[in-house]
Amino acid sequence: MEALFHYIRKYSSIAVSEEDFELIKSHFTYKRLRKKQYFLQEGDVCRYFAFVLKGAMRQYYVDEKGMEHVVQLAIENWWVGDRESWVKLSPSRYTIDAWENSELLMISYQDVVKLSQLFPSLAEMMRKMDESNNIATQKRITSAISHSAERRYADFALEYPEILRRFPQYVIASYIGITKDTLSRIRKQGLNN
Amino acid sequence: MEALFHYIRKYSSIAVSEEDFELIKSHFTYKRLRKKQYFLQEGDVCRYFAFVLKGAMRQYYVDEKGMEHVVQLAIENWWVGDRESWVKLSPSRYTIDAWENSELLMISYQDVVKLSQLFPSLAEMMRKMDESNNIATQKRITSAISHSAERRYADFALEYPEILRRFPQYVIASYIGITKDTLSRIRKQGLNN
DNA sequence: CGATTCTTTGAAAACAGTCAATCTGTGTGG
DNA sequence: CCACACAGATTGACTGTTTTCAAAGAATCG
Repeated sequence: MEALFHYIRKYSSIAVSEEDFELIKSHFTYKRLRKKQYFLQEGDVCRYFAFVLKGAMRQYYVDEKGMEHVVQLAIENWWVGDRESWVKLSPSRYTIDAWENSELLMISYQDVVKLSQLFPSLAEMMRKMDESNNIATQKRITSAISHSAERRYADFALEYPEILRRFPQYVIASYIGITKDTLSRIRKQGLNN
Repeated sequence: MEALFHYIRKYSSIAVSEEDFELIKSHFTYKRLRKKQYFLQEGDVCRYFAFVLKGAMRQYYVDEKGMEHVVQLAIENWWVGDRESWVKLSPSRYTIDAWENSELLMISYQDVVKLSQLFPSLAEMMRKMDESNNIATQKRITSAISHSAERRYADFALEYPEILRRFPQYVIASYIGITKDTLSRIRKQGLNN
């Protein structure tokens, strides 16, 4: 629970008192998920965004041919959820499941809006979260459209070593938009340079 | 100038008075750019984010081999700038230039922070802008990693017909991450279906 | 019309995907 | 402790897609 408190403080310039945090905390729902359990299934509305206290989560999209495409991975102190579905309450095209046994703190959009009005520090945190998310996705797009598979993997390994360690290669491959076979060959190739 | 006022009202649930708008407006700098002129050059700090009043802008990244990769396109009522550089005042890796003669309203990050404190409606607009930006980039990533070039073009044409109309094919090709040659062949192919 | 910008095309090469088989490591139950 | 199952990684042969490069063909504009 304290992890969220630290997170809010880290991303906010405005102090949050213990009492304020108690009230904020009361709007979050604690949830434990076992490995392979779903947090969100395709077609359902993503009612909650979740802060990952512990564990590792995977968000993916299943195409017409039944292939899974990983769009996001999250570990401790990251947020997970389908933003569009959460905001608009529209059915999601994504599936989110637990890759490891995980613990989450979930909150609805409504509650975030309400709490943001009460606590500017929370609003600021949310804004900064959005901001860094925007910056990160911009980088990912730049990488996806302009770099080779090899370069994309190298960049990923450098930027997210912890994620690399906790998910199998075929999940990472999907995240960077290539097949597990190609990633295997790239890694082999990379050793000789 | 009125376009920005309409934009703020559209994205904010809180009313903005004419007086408030006057004060907000006073923090924006009007700028006119001729076709091909730079708004931002690689290596410079992106001190301003800009609201496009008129015209069309292109943001791209130049790789080691000198090839240009379009990361963003913007027309009327869109925002343009390098988010990371603007927030952190770090040198940008991107170049932004005017594709058509354009008119912009520019604002610094500092001023946005200051104005957001004075006007909740502006803060809300910024948040929603971030939100829809996040949703849009998420879609673009999903598309980039999981769809074929053909599908990516079809999706783009459907979602942004106006942009398609105003930029040449080779710019669009770069935006969706393929070469102009490949896009030309895809379009030819598409006609026979 | 002449210059410039943009698009199309062909042929070859580079790159990535597919599928099936094999290999490797890990953990479980007998 | 072994045998086995299981998840994941690797490999080879093949196919398919996209890039590259150079040349030629539209289209647009002053």
